Amino acid sequence: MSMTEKQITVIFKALCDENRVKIIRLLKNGERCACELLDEMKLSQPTLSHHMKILCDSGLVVGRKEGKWTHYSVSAEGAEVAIKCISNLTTVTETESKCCCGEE
Amino acid sequence: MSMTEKQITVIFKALCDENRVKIIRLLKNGERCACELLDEMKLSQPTLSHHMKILCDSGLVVGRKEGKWTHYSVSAEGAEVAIKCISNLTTVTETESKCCCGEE
DNA sequence: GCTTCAAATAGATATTTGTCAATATGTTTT
DNA sequence: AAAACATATTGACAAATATCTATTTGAAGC
Repeated sequence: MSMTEKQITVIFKALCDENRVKIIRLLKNGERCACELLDEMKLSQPTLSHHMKILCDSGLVVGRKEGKWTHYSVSAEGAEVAIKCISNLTTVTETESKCCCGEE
Repeated sequence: MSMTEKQITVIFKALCDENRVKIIRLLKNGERCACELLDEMKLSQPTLSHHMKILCDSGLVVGRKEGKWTHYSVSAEGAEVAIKCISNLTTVTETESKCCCGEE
């Protein structure tokens, strides 16, 4: 249940690059194949491929291979994991308010 | 309401580095001053300062200055923005399933 | 005002990341 | 099997990032 810091960074690395955010926004309109994403993004084919790998590694996007084509779409499960992760990270479980500085 | 790709990357850059995730986890236990974080992290003071700036820029963490010290804590509002952001990005609004490849 | 302490900034450097051209892999069609 | 096409991998390079040491800023206490 508890993820390593490394695992968490892999999820959110997806959203650390403007082009990847743009790609996810394209996928909001439904499944797209790589060739279509390539048309819409101003990137070379290998660069797009690189970004799609990072997006898939994050779990936020899934690729469905069909013959020559790969169809990408947003993963609702991946999104849920990411949201739960942020929620977990940011829910404060105040134990004691001891401060190193000794004030208060 | 709609954020630029750049703005989104600023939020999630916070969670792209293992040390920053570790810092947020420390803040789960309540507010901490920089000196205490410095003790717990294996980083130089300037490096910690650098990470705290990125965390604050993301909105997930807020710094409260008090005399010489700066106290950091998780921002519930920032967390909510981040979650809404992921939710927005990943909620598919299927319009038409036209595919560039013409199959189906 | 001077000293002390906490945090930020500047400058330098090593590592990581994004990008592209070239090539490889794998699938479909002929 | 060969050709055509979609995608992935490799290798090179530029830009961004993480890190450190040294210095600066700013607040408290003497």
